[in-house]
Amino acid sequence: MSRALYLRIADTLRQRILSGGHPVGDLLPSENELSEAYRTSRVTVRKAMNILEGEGYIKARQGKGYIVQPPRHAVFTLIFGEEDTRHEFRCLEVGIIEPPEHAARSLALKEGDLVVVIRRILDREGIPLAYDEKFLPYERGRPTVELELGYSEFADYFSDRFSALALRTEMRVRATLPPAHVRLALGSGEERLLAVDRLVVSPAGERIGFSREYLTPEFGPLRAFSGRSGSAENAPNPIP
Amino acid sequence: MSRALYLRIADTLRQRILSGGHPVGDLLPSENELSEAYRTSRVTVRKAMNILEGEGYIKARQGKGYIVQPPRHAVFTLIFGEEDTRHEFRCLEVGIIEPPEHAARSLALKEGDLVVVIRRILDREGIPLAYDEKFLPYERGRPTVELELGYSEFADYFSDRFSALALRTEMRVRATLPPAHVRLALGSGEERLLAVDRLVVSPAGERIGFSREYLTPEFGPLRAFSGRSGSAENAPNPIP
DNA sequence: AAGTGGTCTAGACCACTTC
DNA sequence: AAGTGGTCTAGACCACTTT
Repeated sequence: MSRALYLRIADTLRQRILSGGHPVGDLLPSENELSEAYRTSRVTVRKAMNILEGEGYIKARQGKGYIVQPPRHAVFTLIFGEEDTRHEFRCLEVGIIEPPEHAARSLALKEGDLVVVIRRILDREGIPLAYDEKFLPYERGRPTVELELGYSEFADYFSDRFSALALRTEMRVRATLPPAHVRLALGSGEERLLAVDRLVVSPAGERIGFSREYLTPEFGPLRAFSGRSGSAENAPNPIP
Repeated sequence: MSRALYLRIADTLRQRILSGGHPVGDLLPSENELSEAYRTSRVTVRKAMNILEGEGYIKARQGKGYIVQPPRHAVFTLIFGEEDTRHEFRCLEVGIIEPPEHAARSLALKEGDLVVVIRRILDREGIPLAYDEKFLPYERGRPTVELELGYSEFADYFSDRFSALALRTEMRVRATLPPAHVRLALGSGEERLLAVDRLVVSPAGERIGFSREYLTPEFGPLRAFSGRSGSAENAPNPIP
């Protein structure tokens, strides 16, 4: 079983680009030239080009050709989820409260609105890694109790009302001094921790969930990576 | 000028998926059914499917069909670059030194190896936003002085030796107390700041550059976003 | 055996850029 | 006018999954 022709064409061109044979700004050979060179149809060549275009290496310009694109080293991918079997959550509080100021502002709440709150500690082998607060606008008659159980991702809280596929999440990362009750729960001193805020936005733009996590040094750094998206799998590597 | 047929097919199916008409795990109509329904060829339908697959909404399984995929709410995109005209850099130091411990470890240097160092302050309207340290393994005879001028991205430092397209960058974000010389330069107290480390790795796996930035509260939070990749362009990120 | 997606062909016409 | 990519057709054969 040999690799499909369109994949081999994409491999060859990608290699040529990565090794400098086609510098940024260069025009690749035209579809007609390539289909002759590989003795294949234009459709097959186009399939290879679509792959490279999707990987960001080239960009098609009608009437011109395929132009080698500069890399985007400022674009990073960051994985931050709650699916990790090595951790366990310890629930501190579930209730309906008046929102703290930061939650009210992030959720664009009006005076007098209430929120469902869930406060938890993330442990690994008895060591606290993070303090987790989630806030959801409270609506009378909506079920709330089952929220604390058996979900995997924050955005899945809302699958009863929204297609999870249509939700968007905005993240903000800061260094901040946690409030006293968080420091107490974490056994942390007067030092600033990494704080990760997440805001879940519905397709209509409503702010339907807010999450804040304070990460202890034991949690480790947030990791992200950039570049070489096409050739290999970028798994965050262990680095000193 | 009407929108191309394959785009209209993709639009329709995407909308059906987002609105819950095809829940996660569902099988979409087959290529044959769709090409009949739209009175078009299978090739055109496949083009629409390739788009949705690239956007992560569906996944093809040979012999089975196209299956609606669950969203990946844990995958975030983060923009962190150095191209921002509202900021200006103030250079503090350029030289060849014995590396500090963290740089030596990150670059996997041996005892006695030297590094080129560039230390700068990032200002906006006279207010320090960040302290920036970059370290590059020093090799005798390699030009170093021009490094401080006129680059845009860290990874472009290395374009004389590597195709910038082939480089990979790993990022780590922590809250940490900066060393004394950094606190002095920033006018910062004994508080922890957001620290962003970046390690540039060559195609061969060599660690060719290390950058550490300490971000003051005035810099603002790091922002990232997740979800709804297909429908709109997510770029709400005014980050330097 | 029947249905699905995966690969590929040999054309066609169009919109756009360059000369 | 010539060359480029953009869209589309009406087939073909293959590999795979399900019945």
